[in-house]
Amino acid sequence: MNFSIAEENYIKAIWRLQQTDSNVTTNELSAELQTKPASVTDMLKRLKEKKLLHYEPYYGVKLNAEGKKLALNIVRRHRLWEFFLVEKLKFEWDAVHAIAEELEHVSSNELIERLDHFLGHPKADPHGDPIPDSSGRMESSNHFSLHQLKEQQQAIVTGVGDQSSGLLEMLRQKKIGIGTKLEIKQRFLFDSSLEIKMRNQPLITLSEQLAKNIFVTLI
Amino acid sequence: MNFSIAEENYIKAIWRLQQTDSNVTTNELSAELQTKPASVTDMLKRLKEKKLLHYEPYYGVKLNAEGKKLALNIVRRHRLWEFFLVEKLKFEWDAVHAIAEELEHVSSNELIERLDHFLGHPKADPHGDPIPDSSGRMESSNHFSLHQLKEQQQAIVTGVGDQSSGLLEMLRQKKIGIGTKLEIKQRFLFDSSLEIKMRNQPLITLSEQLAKNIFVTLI
DNA sequence: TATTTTTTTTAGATTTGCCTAAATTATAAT
DNA sequence: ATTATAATTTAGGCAAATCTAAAAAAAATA
Repeated sequence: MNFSIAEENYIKAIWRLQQTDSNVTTNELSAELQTKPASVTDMLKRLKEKKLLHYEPYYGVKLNAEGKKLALNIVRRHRLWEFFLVEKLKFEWDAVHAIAEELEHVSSNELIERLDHFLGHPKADPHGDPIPDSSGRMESSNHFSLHQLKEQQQAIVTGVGDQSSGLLEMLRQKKIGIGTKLEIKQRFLFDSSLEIKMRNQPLITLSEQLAKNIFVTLI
Repeated sequence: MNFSIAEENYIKAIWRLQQTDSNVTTNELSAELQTKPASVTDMLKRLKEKKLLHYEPYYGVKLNAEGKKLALNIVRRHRLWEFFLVEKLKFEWDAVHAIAEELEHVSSNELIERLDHFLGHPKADPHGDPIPDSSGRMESSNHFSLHQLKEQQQAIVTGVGDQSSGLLEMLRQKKIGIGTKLEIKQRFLFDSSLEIKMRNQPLITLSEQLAKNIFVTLI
């Protein structure tokens, strides 16, 4: 089966939303994809026809096995291209998302297998997100949100919550990137902000919003 | 300005046909693009609106400066990706055309400049066709058709006339590829076929059709 | 529980890119 | 110079993917 770019983008968006909330609503999708809810309803009916998901009017949507397989394939393509762009073409890690959004829709499977081989079978993309293998298996990411950590804990940044240029620009300015080591110094209950310390840097404060969008592994 | 995949494919096809025949007809385009003439007329009207070409109803079409610039940009993207697929991903040179047809529509200019740099600024793609630079300049190909050579002349294969799998498959079977050295042994006036000799190979006969689709440089 | 608000779906329209069938124009042949 | 043929365009339609406005269903609230 072959799918349009729009269809692939819907499947990918449903998959992403499913990660935190197994039943996805029309409104969530419309926000994620920047379209109107009516358009989402249309597309869900078409994707149900194509047997990629379970959809009951008014009761949200859930990918079936076929849909998940397709989603993981698109995610694989996206993350491999991101790795290529940073590793080989020397793009900044915060500049590659938009380009990979286009590259991920190039349909040749052989292309992806050869690209994977050329890149040395990388396990994670430049944002720290794991790359599924060709059968859709993926190392369970041991990402935590920075926001979940307790005072005194130390961690290494491994990824970010979304690819918006606003977030990425902000991280760059605060000198936070993949691989950055940091320690939680203090949590403020009033607004859930955090104070963190990085080597050779002054103490800085991160808002709850920002901390929730920075992923780390403990050390 | 941003163009759809269909629009880009029309511009590229017009450019290709213009090479041999400066005024391109609706029927030629419909054959090249595998669509109906009526669809071509539709699209030509839209591309004229967008000021990419000169089009007078019933009198064919010609790219203007803007259209040529776009065409050369698409050709550049296509040929760089072909080079990448063969050189880095180790695809066979006759398997890359279809994939490059998709990759060429990825729109980032920075991507292409970085890819060009990564590949070492190649001058020609794996079929021997020259790669335009970022401002559309291109080494005038010193390709000759094998069909134009005289008896006793020696040449090296540098490219092929089209990317149809029929042609490429046939060349592979006859052990003719880029870089192959050969000598014209005899021309038959009756059917314009050629007898050629390659090192360590028996004499073989090529039809006029085939010879016209093999490009070479003299040695 | 009845009513209001929010969410979702339906109905009808639009754009792109294609199609078929019919009409028109240009070209070739008598 | 007419007529026949071939090429091209016009007219009207269709599917994909979107939209707005209105209707329907579900959830929240009084």
